[in-house]
Amino acid sequence: MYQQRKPALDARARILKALAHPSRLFILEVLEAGERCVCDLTEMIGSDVSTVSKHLSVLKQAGIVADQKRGNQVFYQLRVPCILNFFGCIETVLQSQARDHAATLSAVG
Amino acid sequence: MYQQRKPALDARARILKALAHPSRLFILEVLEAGERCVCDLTEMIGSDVSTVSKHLSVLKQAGIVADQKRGNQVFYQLRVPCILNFFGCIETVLQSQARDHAATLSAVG
DNA sequence: TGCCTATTTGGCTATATTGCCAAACAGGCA
DNA sequence: TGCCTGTTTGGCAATATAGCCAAATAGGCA
Repeated sequence: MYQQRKPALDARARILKALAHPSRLFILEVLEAGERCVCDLTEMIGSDVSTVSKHLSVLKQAGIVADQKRGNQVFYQLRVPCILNFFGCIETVLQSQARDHAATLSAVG
Repeated sequence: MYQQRKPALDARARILKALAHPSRLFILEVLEAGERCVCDLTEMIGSDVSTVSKHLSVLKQAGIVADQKRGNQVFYQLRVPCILNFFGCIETVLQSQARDHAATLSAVG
């Protein structure tokens, strides 16, 4: 049962893992508005360039962004914009958590 | 820029991390059809019960599933079914990867 | 109470991820 | 060529994750 589904689920999990980091989510939000060079993203995020470069390579490996070298800069762009639709549902989860939290507080208080 | 968005992005990343494991994705697929006890899920997955229990607790912590004790069994159910809509887009990513891979092979061959 | 089943928790090891620094690499330009 | 800027890669330490076993906990029932 599980073994049969495992290859497909592994593939999905790999994509989700690539998404599951705040800096990488931020990169996606920025790229939604258009391509950016590594230097721009680095400045916006405020980590070391090498760190940002590694985050970008994770997203690229996962097939979520594509890179293009122009001059001595590398520009990244979203390959799969639908990724961002995703987050409607995630917000649902977060809101229901917030409700629960509020309920817990009022039950305790 | 990033610092301002960080709390929201952390929250999203937390949810995505909870999803990013093949056994946990499998659990969600099974629960889509209705609630299940830990013992059922354990048998389907084929790992140690303690491992499955820990996966369930990750999903519960993230607010994605809810548990309910009845007798000496614990039943888990999906709290946020929209999570599953998610995967349409992920499949898009995977398909575009498959296309790239095929293109690479034919370019090489 | 005592035993059985179902589940969770603690502890451990192996592995993966993150982020920094330093070094390597690549393109542009004098 | 030599230098500067932008980017990636290697290496390391800190932290997190995964999975197993063993032990603790909880409910049902004799």
